[in-house]
Amino acid sequence: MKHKSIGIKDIAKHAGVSTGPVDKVLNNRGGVSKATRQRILQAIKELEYTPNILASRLKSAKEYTIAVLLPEATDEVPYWEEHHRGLQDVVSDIAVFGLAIEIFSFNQNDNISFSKQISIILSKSYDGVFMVPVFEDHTKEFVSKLKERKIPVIFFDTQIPSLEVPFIGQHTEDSGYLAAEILYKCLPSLSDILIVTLTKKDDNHMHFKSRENGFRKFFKNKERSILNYKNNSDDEETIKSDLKKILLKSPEIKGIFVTNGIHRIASILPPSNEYTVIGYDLIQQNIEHLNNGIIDFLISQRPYSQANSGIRLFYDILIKKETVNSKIYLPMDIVMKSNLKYYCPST
Amino acid sequence: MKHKSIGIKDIAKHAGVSTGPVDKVLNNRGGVSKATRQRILQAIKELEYTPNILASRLKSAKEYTIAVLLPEATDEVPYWEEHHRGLQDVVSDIAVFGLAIEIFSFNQNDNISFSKQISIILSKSYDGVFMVPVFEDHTKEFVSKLKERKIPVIFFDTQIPSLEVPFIGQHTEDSGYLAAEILYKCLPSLSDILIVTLTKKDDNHMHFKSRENGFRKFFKNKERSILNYKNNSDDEETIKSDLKKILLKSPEIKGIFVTNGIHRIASILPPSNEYTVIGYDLIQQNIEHLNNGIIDFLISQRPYSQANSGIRLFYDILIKKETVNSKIYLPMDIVMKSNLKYYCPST
DNA sequence: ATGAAAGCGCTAACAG
DNA sequence: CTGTTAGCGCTTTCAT
Repeated sequence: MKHKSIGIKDIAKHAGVSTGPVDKVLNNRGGVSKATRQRILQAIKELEYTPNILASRLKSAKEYTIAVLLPEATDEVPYWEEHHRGLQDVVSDIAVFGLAIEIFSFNQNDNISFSKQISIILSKSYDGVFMVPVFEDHTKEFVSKLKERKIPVIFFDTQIPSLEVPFIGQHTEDSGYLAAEILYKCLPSLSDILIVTLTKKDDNHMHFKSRENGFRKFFKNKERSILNYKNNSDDEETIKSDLKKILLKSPEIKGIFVTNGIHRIASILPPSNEYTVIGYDLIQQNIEHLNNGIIDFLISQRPYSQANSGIRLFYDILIKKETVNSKIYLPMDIVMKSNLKYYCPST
Repeated sequence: MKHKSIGIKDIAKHAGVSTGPVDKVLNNRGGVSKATRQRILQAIKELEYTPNILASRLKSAKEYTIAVLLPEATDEVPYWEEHHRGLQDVVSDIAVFGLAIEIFSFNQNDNISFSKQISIILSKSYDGVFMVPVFEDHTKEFVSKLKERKIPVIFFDTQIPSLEVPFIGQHTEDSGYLAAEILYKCLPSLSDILIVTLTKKDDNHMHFKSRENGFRKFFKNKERSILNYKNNSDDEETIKSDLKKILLKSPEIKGIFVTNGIHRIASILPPSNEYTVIGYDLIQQNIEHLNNGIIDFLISQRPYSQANSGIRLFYDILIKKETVNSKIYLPMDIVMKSNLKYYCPST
C-alpha cells in the first residue's frame, strides 16, 4: 500500500553524494561545490523529486512568524472583527507547519499609531508582513525597507496602486459598478439616485471614491440624475437633517447608494419600499437594518476570507517556497435578508 | 526557538508506562487494561496533549481512499464540471496526508448506472464515500450497508431528508425564497410572475419542488398572481411555443423564475428589460445569457466548494479523527453580469 | 566541501 | 497485556 516515493536519500545515491549536500542544495544554504551542486540538481530533475513537507517540518525547529498589521476593531468600526476570526481559524490549522502570526493593530484615524507599529515590526524581524496599507506614505517607506530585507509583504482589504505588492481583497471600482447594476434593476426607470458618503477624519477616501466612480461608470450612458451628499464630520444630527431635507426636496429619489457608513443614516430612513438602499459590509449594525427592511442590499468584502486565504499565501511562500505576486480579487457577495444567515456564521 | 510541545513520550512517562499502550489508547486499538487505560487518559488530560499530525502521518504508511460518486459532466449537463475542479484541487493539497480519492460517475438519467457504481464501490472497501444521492431507494440500501461497515458517508448537492447523513450544499427551499425576494425588489408592484420548471426523465423533482415552495412561501402574504409552467419532455419546440403563448396571453408577467434548465428557454426571451429573469447555476450556457442580458440573476450553488470542502471533511474525520455529523449549508451567491467574473475562475 | 549519524513524534511489529 | 525498538524522510550537527 505504501506509495514508495523517492526521497532525499535516493537523490544522494543517484548523485553519488550523501544527504548532507542534497539538503543544502534543496534549501539554498550554500556550502556546496559547483560540480556536486549540478549533479544534485540533475538528479532531482531526473528522479522528479518532490519534497515531503511532513518530514521536513517534523525535524526542523524553524518557526515562521508573520506580522499582521490591521486596524483595531472598535465598537464604532467592528468591520475588522471578522478578519480576526479568519486569522484565528487559519492559525490553528497551520500552526503544525510552524507558522505563527503576531497581530499589531492601530487606530485607523491616527497615522501615528500606524507608524509606531511599523517601527516595532521592523525592530523584530519577522518572516512576512500581512497588512492593510491605510496610510500611503508610511506604507511606501515600510515596504521599501521590507524589500531590502527580502521579507515578503501582502496587502489586504486596501491596495496602493503605485506599489507592486500582492493583494487580496475586493475590486473596489467593480463593486460600485455592481451596486449600480443592482439599483438599475430595482428602480423604476424615471427615478433619481442619491449617493451618500460619510467619512471620518483620516478615512481612506480613495476607497469610497473608487466605489463612486464604478457606480457612475455604470450609469454613464443611461439617463439618470444622480445626486450626491458627502459629509466628513462627526455631527450625526446635521447629517440626518441634511439628508431629510434632500429627500424631501427631491421626491424622485428612489435609490440610495451609500459608499461608506451606511449604518449612520439607516435609522432615518423609513422601513418601507419607498427607497432601495444599498451599502457595504456585514457589520452588526448593518445586519440589523437589513433584517428590519431599511437596507435592501449589502455588498460583502469577505473579510474572513481576506484574512484566512491571505495567511495561507504565506504558507505557500514560506513553507512550500512558491512565489506569489498576483492580485487576488475575492467575489463580491450580494447579501439580502434572505441569504444573510448563510454569510454570517457568527449570528 | 523550538516550541517544546508535550508528546506521546511525556504521556507515557507521566502514566508510568511506555509509548506502546499510549498509542493504542490514542487510536482506540484495544489491548490495554482498564487500569492503565485510565491512567493514560488521565495523563492526556492533565498534560493537555495534542497529537502531532505530521509525525503520525510520516510514520504510518496508511493511505485513505475515499470513493466519490457523482453524475458525469456532459455537454448537456456541464453543472458537474466545477465539482471536478474542486475535487482536483483539494486532492493535490491533501495527498501529502495520505488521502486519495477515486471518482465514480454515473448517468443521472439512468439508475442502473448508479447502482452499478455502488456495487463496485461496495466490492472494494473504501475509507469513506462522498456522494450525490440522486436515486433515493438505491441510496438508502447503500447507506445502510456502509453504516454496517462503519464507513463514513457524506452527501453533497442533494440530500435525502429521511436519512441522517452529513450534508454539504445549498438549502434548497431558502434559495427559492431568496429568488422571490430578489424578484420582489425588482418588479413593479402590479406585475405577475411565472414559474417555469423544465425537467427530464429521471430528474430530481423534489429539488425543484423545494425551490418552488420556498419561492411561494415568500409571496404567501403578498398579493401577486403567480403562474406556473412545467414540462418534463425533451421537446424544445413545444416548450418554446408554449412559453411564447403564455407570455403573449399574460402581458402582466414581468418576472420569470426558472427552477431548472433556464438555458433551455433563455433563447426565446428578448434581451431587454421587459422581464426580470432568475434561475440557477453558473454553467456556460447560462453565463452567456447573463452576459447578453437575457438572464438577470443566477443563484450559484458553489459546486467547487461543495466538492472541495466536502473532501476536507473527510480529512477531519479520517486523519484528525474528529466527528462530523452536521449539515453544512453553503452561502447562496447572487450572481449578476457585474460580479460574474469573480465567481467564475474558469472563464 | 562532504559524510555519518542522531534524532523530530509517532506507529507498528515483536518480544516478553 | 505491556515494553522495547526500528524506522518514516528530513534537518542539523559534528567529524572528516
